[in-house]
Amino acid sequence: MADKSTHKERTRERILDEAAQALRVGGTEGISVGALMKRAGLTHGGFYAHFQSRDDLVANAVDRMFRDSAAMLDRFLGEHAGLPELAALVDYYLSEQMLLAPERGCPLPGLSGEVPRMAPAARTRFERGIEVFRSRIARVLTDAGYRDAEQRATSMLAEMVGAMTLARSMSDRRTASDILTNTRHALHGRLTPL
Amino acid sequence: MADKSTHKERTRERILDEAAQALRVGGTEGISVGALMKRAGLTHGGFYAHFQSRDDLVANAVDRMFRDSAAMLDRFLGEHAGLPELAALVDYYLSEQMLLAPERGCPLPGLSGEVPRMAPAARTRFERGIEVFRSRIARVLTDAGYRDAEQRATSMLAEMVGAMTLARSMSDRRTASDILTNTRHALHGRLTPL
DNA sequence: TGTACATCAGTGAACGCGCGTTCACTGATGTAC
DNA sequence: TGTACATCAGTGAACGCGCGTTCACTGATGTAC
Repeated sequence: MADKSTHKERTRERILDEAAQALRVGGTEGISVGALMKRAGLTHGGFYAHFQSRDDLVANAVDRMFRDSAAMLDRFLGEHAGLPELAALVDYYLSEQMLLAPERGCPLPGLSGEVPRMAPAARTRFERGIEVFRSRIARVLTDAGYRDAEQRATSMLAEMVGAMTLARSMSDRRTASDILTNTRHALHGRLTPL
Repeated sequence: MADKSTHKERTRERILDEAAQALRVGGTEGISVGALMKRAGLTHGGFYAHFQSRDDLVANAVDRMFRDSAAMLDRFLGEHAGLPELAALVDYYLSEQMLLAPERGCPLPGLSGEVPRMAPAARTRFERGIEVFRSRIARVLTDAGYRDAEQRATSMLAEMVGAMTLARSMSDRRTASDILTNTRHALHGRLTPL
């Protein structure tokens, strides 16, 4: 076999992938074990061969989501990333594409509100994910010479997350777009070279 | 009777008040009809004398939450409010007090993420609540002479909501406080008189 | 003022349903010889 | 190469439970006379 991973491992990944998508859209309570397994092309009973419990799945799905996010951060903020790369990340993060595809996007806008009531394992992983995101932005701002890099990074992340959350709340597409456009502009205005 | 409202009306208000608190903390799925009625000192069967269904309750509780928020906005942003009053609102919104009392605070940080999956009636009311908040900030900024008042208002609201959401996600109190402090400072920096 | 009665807010047993979880079983796969 | 067997990923019936909702009933309140 070209693929070293076993059949079971690949099945597990498939379940996790479906779970990560469903959770981003429907929240922690948004999908049942039965519905999830159906989406993965399996029956509900097999679930417990892969996960100890539903909580265990959620914790692992959170990890999975943030691994996807880390890949996105790597893509935009590589080794010598500067303000232009950060600006590009902002544009991507607050794009129409992200507005319309929550199932593949950042878990923060949809799920942050639920973190306080997540089971401990999932919550710990989620907090770590937030911290990674924040510190990678801070790193770029530090390298760009900002003295208040940490504060700016927190402020930027908060605005990005809040903006996408509010935009996705709006059923009117135009209103949602306006929120994204406004915040993209506002954030760009704060990324002027020193 | 001094109070013109009937006994039944007062009971309904009590249920709604408990529901609004529970929903802010636990989300739309965060409380059962039975548990809610128990909190209001009643038994579950009586619920349907006050509300058509659980969805009907949620929609009315959303209204109730935003009525509370509107009262807060009135308190800070009265007739001739300017930048100092807006700055005071920011400080209050991002205070330790609000961090620790989600059950009485703004519904946006905890519930915005769930709006896309709310039933239509609740969702409509929620969207209206967001728009009111945003436009009241915009109003102050317009009066203060900002040309880009609408954009600034959107940006500010997004950062406020995102910051509180992220802060409440953090189980470490210090980290949460830092997020609030950082964003308060960042927002104040954007409220300089023209 | 006292009695009879209507009203109706609230009670609590009961319902059907979907959930997470368990477990005895199936049947495809790959190894041993 | 062909047969016998062990392994184990996945199946599906069954469980107990909490949910939203219904409904016949209770008992306190206030009005009619």
